[in-house]
Amino acid sequence: MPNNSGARGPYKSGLKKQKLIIESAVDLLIDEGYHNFSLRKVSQRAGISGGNLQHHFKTKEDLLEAMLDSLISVYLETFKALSEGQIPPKERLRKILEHVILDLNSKSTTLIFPELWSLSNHDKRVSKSVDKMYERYRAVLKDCVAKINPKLSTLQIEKVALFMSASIEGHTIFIGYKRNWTHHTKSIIEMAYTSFLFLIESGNIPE
Amino acid sequence: MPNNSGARGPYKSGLKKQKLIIESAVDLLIDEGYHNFSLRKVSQRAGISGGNLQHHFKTKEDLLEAMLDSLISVYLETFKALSEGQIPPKERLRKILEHVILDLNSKSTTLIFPELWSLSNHDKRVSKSVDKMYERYRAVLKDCVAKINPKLSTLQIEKVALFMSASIEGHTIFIGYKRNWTHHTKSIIEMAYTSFLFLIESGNIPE
Amino acid sequence: MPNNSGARGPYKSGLKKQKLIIESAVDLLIDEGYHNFSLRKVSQRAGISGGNLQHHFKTKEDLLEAMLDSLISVYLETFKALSEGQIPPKERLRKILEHVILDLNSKSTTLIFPELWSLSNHDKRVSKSVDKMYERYRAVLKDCVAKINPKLSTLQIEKVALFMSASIEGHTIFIGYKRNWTHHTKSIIEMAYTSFLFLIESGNIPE
Amino acid sequence: MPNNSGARGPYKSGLKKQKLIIESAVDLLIDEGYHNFSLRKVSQRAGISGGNLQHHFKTKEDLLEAMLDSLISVYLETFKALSEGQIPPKERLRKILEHVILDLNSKSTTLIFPELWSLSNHDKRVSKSVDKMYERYRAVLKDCVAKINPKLSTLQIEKVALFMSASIEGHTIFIGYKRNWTHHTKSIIEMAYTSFLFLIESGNIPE
DNA sequence: AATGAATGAGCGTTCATTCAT
DNA sequence: TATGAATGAACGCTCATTCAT
Repeated sequence: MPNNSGARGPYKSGLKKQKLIIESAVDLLIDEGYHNFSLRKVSQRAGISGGNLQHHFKTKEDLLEAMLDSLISVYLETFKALSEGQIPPKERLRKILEHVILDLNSKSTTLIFPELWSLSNHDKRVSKSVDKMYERYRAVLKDCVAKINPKLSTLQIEKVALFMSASIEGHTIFIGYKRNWTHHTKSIIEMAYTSFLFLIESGNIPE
Repeated sequence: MPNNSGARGPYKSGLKKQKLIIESAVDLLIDEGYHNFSLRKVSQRAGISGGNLQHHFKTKEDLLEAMLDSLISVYLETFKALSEGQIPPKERLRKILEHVILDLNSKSTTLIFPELWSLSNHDKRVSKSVDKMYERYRAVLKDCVAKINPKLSTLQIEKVALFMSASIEGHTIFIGYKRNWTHHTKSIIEMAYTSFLFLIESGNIPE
Repeated sequence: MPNNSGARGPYKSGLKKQKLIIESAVDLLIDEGYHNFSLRKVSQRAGISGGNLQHHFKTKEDLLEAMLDSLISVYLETFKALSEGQIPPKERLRKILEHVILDLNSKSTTLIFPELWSLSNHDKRVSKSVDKMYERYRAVLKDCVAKINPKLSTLQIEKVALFMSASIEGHTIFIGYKRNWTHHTKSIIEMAYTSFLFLIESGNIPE
Repeated sequence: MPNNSGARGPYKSGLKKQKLIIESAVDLLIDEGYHNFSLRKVSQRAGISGGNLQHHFKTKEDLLEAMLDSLISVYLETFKALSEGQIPPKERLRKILEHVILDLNSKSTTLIFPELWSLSNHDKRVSKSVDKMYERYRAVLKDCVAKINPKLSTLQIEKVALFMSASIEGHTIFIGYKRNWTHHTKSIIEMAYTSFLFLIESGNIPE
C-alpha cells in the first residue's frame, strides 16, 4: 500500500496503467527508435486515449524520464547482484564479463543503448541518468579490480575500469541482437577476460 | 557562366549546391540529432527553399544516403592513409590506435556515430553502409595484426580485429567531445595498445 | 462539522468553496481574458481537482453564469447606494459621475468589461445579464435627471440617460487601469459633468 | 507590380489567397468572437488546407497582425477622407459625428471593436495598433476643435478630443448592430453634437 | 465532497512531399 | 534551377466533460 492510504495519490489502477504505458513506450522505442517515437503511437500500443496518456504523463519529457528510470533500475539491480556473494575476485571478474557481454545479445539492450547514447548527446537529463548508471557499473568493476591487484592506485583502478566498461559497450553494435558477429560473443568474452586480466595483473596502467 | 553540361570543371553549380546541402544536413545532424532532423531545417540552414532542396534530393532517404556516403568517405580515406607507408607493424598499430582514438574526441565523431548506430538498428541501408565501413576499418587492423604475429590463423586475426575495433568504438561515449573522460584519452590509448598487443603477441585468442 | 443541510449558518463549506472557485475564475478572467479562460486553469487556481470543480459547476456555462451574477451584484449594490440618501440632485449627479468614472480606473473594471461586451455579442445569457445591469444603471441616472429638470419627457430622460451611461462606458479603454490616459480621469469627470448638465438643463434633447 | 519583379516574393495567386484568408479570418472573428477563433476554422472558411494557411501565415499571431492591419487601414482611410475638403468647421464636426456614430450600427464595427478592446488588454501588439488608430482618430477631431474655438490650449483640445472619441466609442455596445438602442442612433448624434459643441465653444474644459 | 481515470475533439504547428510557375 | 503554393498526415498538448472510486 505505497502512498495510497489517504485520499491523495494515484489509485491502484492508475499505477498499473502507468506501468503498462511505460512498457508500451519501451517496446515502441525498441521497435522504431526514438526518431519514430511519438506519444500517439505509445497510446495506441497501450490501448488508451491520447488524453489519458497525458493524464498519466504530463509531457513527453515526463514519460521519457519515467522510461529511463524504469530501464536503468533493471541494470542497477543487476550490478548490485553481481557485486554480492563471496567469490574469488578473478572468478567474479569472469562472471561479470560473461554476464554483461552476454546481455549485449539481448534485443532490448542492443536496441535501447544506441538510443540512449544518441539522446545523451542532446538531452542533459538523459545524459545525467546514463552517466550515473555507468558510474555504478564502474563501481562494481573497480571493486573487483582492486581485489585482484591491491597494488594499483585509485587512479589506475579508475582508468582500467573505464577502459573495460567502454570496451564492452562498444561491442553492442557488433555482437548485439541480429547483428553480424553475434556468434563470436563467447570469443569476445575470452579476449576481454584475457586482456583485461593482463592489464590488471601486470599493473601496466598509466598513472 | 551557367554552363552546366558535360563532366568537366571542378565545381559545377549543381554539385556545389549539393555539397552545401549535405554540409548543412550534417551540421544539423550534429547539432540536433536525427530525432530532430528535418528537411525543412536543412533547407533553412542551406538558405534555400524547401522545393529546391527536394529538387536536389528527391526524398529524405536520398539525402540521408548522400550524407552517409559523404561522412563515410572521409573515414575510408583515413583508413587508406593509415595502411600506407613502410613502418614496422607494431609502430603502425600504435599510430592507428592513436589516430582513431584521438579522433573520438572530435565533435563530429562524438555526435554522429551514436546517430549512425541508432539508425543502423532501424534502417537496412544505413546498416549496410556502416557495416561496410567497419569492414574496411578491420581490414586495416587485420593487416597490421597479421604482420605482428604471423602465426595467428585467419579466424584469430578476424576475432582480435573485431575485438579491437569494437573496444575502441565503445569509448566514443566516454572520452568523446565534451564528455566526462576526455582528459583520459592518452591513458586509454596506452591501455589499448598494451592490452591489444598482449593479445596479439601471446596468441591467446580463441579459434 | 460537515453539516450542510438547511439554510442556516453563514458559510456552509459548499458555499465557501463555490465562492473560492468564483473568485479564482474572476481572477483568471482578469489576468488572461476569456479567450484564455479554461476550467482547468480555474481548478488549478482554486487548488482543487478538475473533477471537483465540475461537481460544483456542472458546465463551463454554469460557472460563467455564477461569475456574472457575482460580478454584477457588486455593481447593483453600488447603484443602490448611489441612489439613496437625501442630496440635492445636481450634487448627486456629480457624485454618481465621480464614482462611476473613478471606478473605471480599477483593474477589475478595466479588464472585465471588455470581456463582457465581447461575450455579450456571442452569448445571449451574458447579454441579458449585462443589459439588465445597464438598465439599473440608467435607472439611477434617470431618477437624477428627472429631478434636475422636471420638464423633460420620459423619452428625453431615457435618451439622455442612455447617452450619459454609454459615454462613460466608452472611457474604460482610455482612462482604465494602466491605460494611456488614466491621468486625465479628473478632467474627464469635469467634462462629463459640464456637458451632461448642459444637456439636461437646456432640455436640448430630441424627443 | 509591387515587389514581384524578380524571382523573389509571393506570387500573384499567393497575394490573392492571403487576402482571402484575411477576409475569412475577419468573418470568423465577427461571427464567433476571438474566444472561438481558430486557425482550423479559418482554413475551412477559406477552403484551404491547414498546412497551406500556415504557409501564408507562419503563426496565429502573424495572421492576427495581418487582420489588424487590414481592419485598421479601413478606418485610417476614413479618417483621412473626413479631414479633407473645405467645409466650415462646425459643419465638419457634424459630418464627422454623423459618420462615426452611424458606423457603430454596422455589424462589423459592432462585433469587432469589443474584440479589439479585449485583446488590447492582453496583447501588447494589438494594443499598440489600436492605440495608434485612436490617435489618428483624435487628430481629426483635434483639428476640427481647434478651428471651432481657436482660443483653446493644446491641452484643452487634447482633452476634449479624448472625451469626444471615448464617449462615442462607448455607444458601440448600446446602439450597435442588433443592439437594443439602435433606433436611438439619430438622437445620440444630436446629443453628441449639442453637448460637444457646447464644451468646445464655452471653453469650459480643464487645463 | 473530492479524487484520479478516461475520453474524444480540437488546438497551433511541423512535416515530407507534390506541383505550378 | 529555383521559387512559392498546396496538401494531408502527424505531432505534442489542452480542453470540457463523464465516471468510478
